[in-house]
Amino acid sequence: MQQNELFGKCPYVTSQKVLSGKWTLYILHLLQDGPVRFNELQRRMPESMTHTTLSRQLKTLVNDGLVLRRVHSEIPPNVEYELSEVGVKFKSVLSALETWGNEYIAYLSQNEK
Amino acid sequence: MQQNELFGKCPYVTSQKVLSGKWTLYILHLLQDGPVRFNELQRRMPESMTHTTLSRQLKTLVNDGLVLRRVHSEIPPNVEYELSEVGVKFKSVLSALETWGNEYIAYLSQNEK
DNA sequence: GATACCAGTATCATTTGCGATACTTAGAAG
DNA sequence: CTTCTAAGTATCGCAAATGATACTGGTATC
Repeated sequence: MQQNELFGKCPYVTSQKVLSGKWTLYILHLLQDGPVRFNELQRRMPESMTHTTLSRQLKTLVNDGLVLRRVHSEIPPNVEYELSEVGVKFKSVLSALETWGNEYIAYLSQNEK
Repeated sequence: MQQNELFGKCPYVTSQKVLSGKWTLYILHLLQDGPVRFNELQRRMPESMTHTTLSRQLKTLVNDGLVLRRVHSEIPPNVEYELSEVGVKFKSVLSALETWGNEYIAYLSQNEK
């Protein structure tokens, strides 16, 4: 089922696969501070992402075990997404990425002049 | 030119884009300890990756400024790849990813039983 | 009785990424 | 004069990921 023989063995290959969705990091970062509902999540995402794609990426993240989907049976529906246990552990990666990302952005703006 | 309005502004969106290549993390991890030549790099990669793809991903990384390409004018050619300054800073992300990746692998093997 | 809300799914079209294969350059070795 | 080396590029085709659009269900509100 896995296309790469190192998936589940090498931490880099495994992480790469899990993070391969175009919006994965942004979604995880929005979930860092607690549960968020579907439509609220979409509102906080860049406009260029449609709810179709958000739905698919969330499904993948839930499937991969990083995110929990909590359904409150109400009408209109109320569904909350939040980080799972292993998802919460991912926060340290997000933190390192935020730091580096900002350094990299600084590097980019230096070099565009 | 950029498909996402937050590229160059949001650290997560920017990182996501840079890390989107299928083998990016693995390549960067192989370059962590100093310069490596092209063919040597290929030998250390999983066999399922061809040199065509390696070439493309390296080009992207060089283009994005994470990797330096050093040509020694010899025959046969001798080309070394190594982390740039901003690439070296990425090591802290690699370190966090390695830790989390291993935790995630442990989580996966718990749940397969 | 039409419209809005929330949280989606179904389907199609397009784009992008990746893998496979063939080809290149320039010299050295057999 | 054929083969080997290192480090690639060019081209093609397939598969996967994404985007666009339309549709759903049940209630409440205008």
